[in-house]
Amino acid sequence: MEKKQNTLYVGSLAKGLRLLRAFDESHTELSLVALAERSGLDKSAVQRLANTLHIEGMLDKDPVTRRFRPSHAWLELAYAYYWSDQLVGQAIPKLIDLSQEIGETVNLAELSKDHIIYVSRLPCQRTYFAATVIGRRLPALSTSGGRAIISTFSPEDREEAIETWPLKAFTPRTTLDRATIRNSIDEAVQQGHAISSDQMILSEIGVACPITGPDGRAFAAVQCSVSAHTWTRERIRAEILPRLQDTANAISPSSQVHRR
Amino acid sequence: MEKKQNTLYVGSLAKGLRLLRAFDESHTELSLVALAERSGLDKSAVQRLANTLHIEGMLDKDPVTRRFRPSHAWLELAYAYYWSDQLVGQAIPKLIDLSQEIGETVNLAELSKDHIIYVSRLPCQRTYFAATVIGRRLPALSTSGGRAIISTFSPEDREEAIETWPLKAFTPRTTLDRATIRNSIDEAVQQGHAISSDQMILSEIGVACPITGPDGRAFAAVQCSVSAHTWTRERIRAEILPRLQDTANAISPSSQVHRR
DNA sequence: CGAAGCGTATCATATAATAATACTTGATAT
DNA sequence: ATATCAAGTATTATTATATGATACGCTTCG
Repeated sequence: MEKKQNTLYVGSLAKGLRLLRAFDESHTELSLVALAERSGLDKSAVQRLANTLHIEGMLDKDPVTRRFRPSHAWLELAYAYYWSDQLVGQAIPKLIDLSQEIGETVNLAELSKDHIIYVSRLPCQRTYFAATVIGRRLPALSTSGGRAIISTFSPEDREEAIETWPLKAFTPRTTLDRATIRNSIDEAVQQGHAISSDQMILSEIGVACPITGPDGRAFAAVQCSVSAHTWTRERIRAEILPRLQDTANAISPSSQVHRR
Repeated sequence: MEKKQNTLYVGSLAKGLRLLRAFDESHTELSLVALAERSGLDKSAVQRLANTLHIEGMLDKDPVTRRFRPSHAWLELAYAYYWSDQLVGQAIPKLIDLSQEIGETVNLAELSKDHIIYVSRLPCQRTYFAATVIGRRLPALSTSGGRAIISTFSPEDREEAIETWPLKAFTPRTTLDRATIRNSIDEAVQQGHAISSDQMILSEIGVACPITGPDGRAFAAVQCSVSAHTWTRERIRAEILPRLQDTANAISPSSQVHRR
């Protein structure tokens, strides 16, 4: 057992967490052996750990198929998260106003290492399910929100992000060329907002403004996704951008302290 | 150590989970000793477990205050949950349509033991923060959604719920008298929907229709919250209810299998 | 009917978690 | 400045506790 050998590290707990993380969009319910395969733990360990998680209410178990599933407790954790995140509380009312004004889907994205994570989503039009689910984590470089955030970094940090942060192709048109991304971010530096097309879904245009901390560095973004069938970049700039910008500014904490 | 002494029960994992559950709306960041107090574990244990959770990315640690906070990973768990819940995927597009039509806050609530839990929320008007956060768990008897669900139970189950499920005063006007609640639920049995006022927040009216499984028994509800200042029960019944009912019916799985 | 796959149960062993203790740090007050 | 206190951090001997190999039982297929 080559564990992080540290007396302040509880291996069993870490293993249990790996079980939780074995579930994702394409693994929504898992059998005992499937859990073992995905977590890399052996059958006996999974048996004990999954049983514990079940007893503690963290995993539901289908009495007939014997498969495990995320339980409602996972949502309760999200509930606790929301109360702990200062930003969300301040942002929500303003985001609601914005979505009502423009009648399009509005998102709040926070920086999470080199990804962005959608913290709040207010869908206004029918969209893909994935576009409505909170907690989605996407490469920062591939999203308008991430680019807007990066655009507020110092030139050095910006360059490092552009050069080293991960990329992944989601559509045939997802930009994988870092030079092109650099142009997009440079544009965002000039204009104070980022626009991207076809990055996550084809015919989708994203526009985002950074939410900056007192130091001027952004740690989140307000983002709006619209269909390229009904919107052009010009119309977005004319009709959506001003309000989006106002909302982002209104949310940005100018003096008060916030979490990193 | 008087643990559930069972070789299939991993105590350390269970303890770690208790740490996660120590966070809620009024405990958004916790120090080491605060965690120890809230979890009932001793300082050394919390030190080890919290450290593990931190290393594994489940807890953020403020480098200056040394306090722990829920991390973005908690939202990723919610993300995984959403994909595993069949109902949400089917319901979301219809809920979006509904909220756009009526211009009021729409919620999807699922039954979770004797509580309901808000799984999806589409806020349309500014409201209290608590009314916008998913994962909120409320006594089923005190919500229109819960009463709508209970109204589909067999008379025996209904009675048991009314008599034994928990109640809690959230406002001075929260109904704590079970006879009154029985009347409300009986009404729901007759009419196919439940209406309640001032239960969670003063001057708030909730109206809900059950989402029933193939067996006719509900396991979720579509719910709409409006302000008593702008709405009367009559207007709600005339303008909101028909569409709410349609939406609930459209979501209800008639033949396909679903989670319990 | 036999085999295969999966979930469940048992148990001897030593690893890995424990809790007591002591050390470090930083804040507050004297 | 110095003392005091509370909270976080580090270390250690001890044994309780997690481990994983093995065996059993139940379905499902071919």
